[in-house]
Amino acid sequence: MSDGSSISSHDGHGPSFTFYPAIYVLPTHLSLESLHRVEECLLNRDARLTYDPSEARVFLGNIGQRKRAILELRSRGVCTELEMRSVPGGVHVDGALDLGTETESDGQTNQSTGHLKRARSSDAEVDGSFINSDLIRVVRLGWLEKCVEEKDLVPMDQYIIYQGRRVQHPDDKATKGSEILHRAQQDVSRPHRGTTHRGTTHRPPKLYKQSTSENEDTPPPAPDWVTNHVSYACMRSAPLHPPNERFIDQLVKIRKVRELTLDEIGVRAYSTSIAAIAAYPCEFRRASEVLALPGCDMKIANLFAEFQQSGDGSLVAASALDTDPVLRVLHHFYRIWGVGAKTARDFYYARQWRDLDDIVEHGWNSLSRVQQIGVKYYDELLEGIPRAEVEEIARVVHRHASAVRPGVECIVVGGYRRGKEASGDADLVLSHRDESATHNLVVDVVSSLETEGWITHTLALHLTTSTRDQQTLPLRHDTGNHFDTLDKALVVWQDPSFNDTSPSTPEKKKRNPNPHRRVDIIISPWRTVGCAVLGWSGDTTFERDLRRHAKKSRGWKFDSSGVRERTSGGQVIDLERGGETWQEREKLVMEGLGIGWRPPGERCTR
DNA sequence: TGGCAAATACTG
DNA sequence: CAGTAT
DNA sequence: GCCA
Repeated sequence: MSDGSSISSHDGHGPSFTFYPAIYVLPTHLSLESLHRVEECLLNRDARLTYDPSEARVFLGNIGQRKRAILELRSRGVCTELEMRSVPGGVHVDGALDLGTETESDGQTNQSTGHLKRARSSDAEVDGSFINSDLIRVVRLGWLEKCVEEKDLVPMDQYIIYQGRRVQHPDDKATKGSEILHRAQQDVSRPHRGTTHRGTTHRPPKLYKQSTSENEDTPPPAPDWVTNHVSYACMRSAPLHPPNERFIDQLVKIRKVRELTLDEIGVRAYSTSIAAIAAYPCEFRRASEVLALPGCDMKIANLFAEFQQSGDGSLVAASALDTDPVLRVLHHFYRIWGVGAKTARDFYYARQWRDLDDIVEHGWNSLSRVQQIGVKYYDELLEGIPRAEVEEIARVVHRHASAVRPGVECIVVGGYRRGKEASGDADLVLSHRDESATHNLVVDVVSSLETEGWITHTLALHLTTSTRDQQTLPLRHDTGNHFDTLDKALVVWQDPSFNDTSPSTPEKKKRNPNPHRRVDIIISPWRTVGCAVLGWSGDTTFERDLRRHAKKSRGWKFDSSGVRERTSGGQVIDLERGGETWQEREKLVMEGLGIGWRPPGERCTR
């Protein structure tokens, strides 16, 4: 690590912290810029930085009080007992478990010990006894500054605010215990690269760094939404393939694990983080860049550090999805249409099933009808639908819709509209400028398609406005009644036409080789078509934040069927009146909601 | 420390 | 009612 | 897991 180019990565004259234990920088009382500067400084000097408090042994921070230090540690789940003995000449404090009753003793107490050891530590042996121990230290930032100033390692002693030894969590719950155990097991099974066992600590990628220039380390200026702390995904542009896509893929896998383990809050948290990262316009180079994003904190920054230092860009927690035998099976079941996390777990734990064959063999009759369909077409429904085929499906649906309602419009929404190369399903919105034309439209379109053989199964029919309006209020069917969601049909689709090349056996019809597809047909009255299209075009987090933003900033309730006041009896807010086309109307809604317009290709929050 | 998007239809 | 889907 |  010390060849000619070490000059640049060491500023030409800095001490090396190579032999120091993992360092965690306490963000408290530090601006983001300062935090970044400190991190940069450490990285330049080969320090092992970590964002995982559980593996850090040096906590560097802009704090002065021991009480504060203990607080900082505890808030990060680091429980310690005071340990002063190994500080040369250190004040031996008994009754070590004082966690916060102290008021007068601060860093100064320990500093009285500083002179003694200074005599015997002026070189690499500095802090040696500490380095080879399992002690935890909270150290004032001044230590680093001093090291830089002296261009050499300086003993920590004068700067130690607190020193302790890890103890077991006093409130260690079963869940936490098993989590730790789980992590430990993962660590064992994890193929460690290289010679280290440093977990998620990371070093600067040497070769990479050395070949780059002086201001290599200055991260690109943060985008507006970072500096302004814009925390709504619907107010940022997130492209289909963002620069940090590989990291996002890993986080998405972790989120999937959270789904499978019924951790809804974890799912939401990861979704928020992912959405922010998906909007970030350049590749991260430092974990501190991650830290600056709204919705991302130490946990995510730490995962990025792991991502960066792992040779193959994989995260242990993400790999579990393919590695862990339980998660593998749960995931397998979860991908059956009609089976969610609860049912997948039920299949595994209660029924003791392990694959689709078990389901078919031992539980077929206990499945719901749609679950049977989901199992039957398991592989085909998981295949993505190429864009050309989505367009084809849309043409057919439009043709049938036009036959029953001339003048109807068919809008492809969903992943297709965001630009995805292959969609999980085809989402289509049907609308008509004549509102009366949308009544019973789903039913008419679906039966027409069924008759012609395009729809093989109807998984669900949601009939709300049409039937009810017509039954209860035939005279004013469309006036103001927006308290319901849209009519829709969730169907299984298959192109009925195929080459019957060998009519040699006329009795036996040849099996249709075309894959089964999932198609959603949504009906929207024209007056809210902008809302429908907006509500059906964004990724989940985009849509979630749309609603959150409408609520927080306007006191409105937004969904694909319209916008209304949150007050009881909520007045309908018509934001799209005046828009001639559905595109214009969607834009009016976005502007009216105060999020500004952005094309569907920039609503990819993952 | 509480909140996190949201409503509705359908199934067993 | 609990669970799933959009 | 993050934030107000």
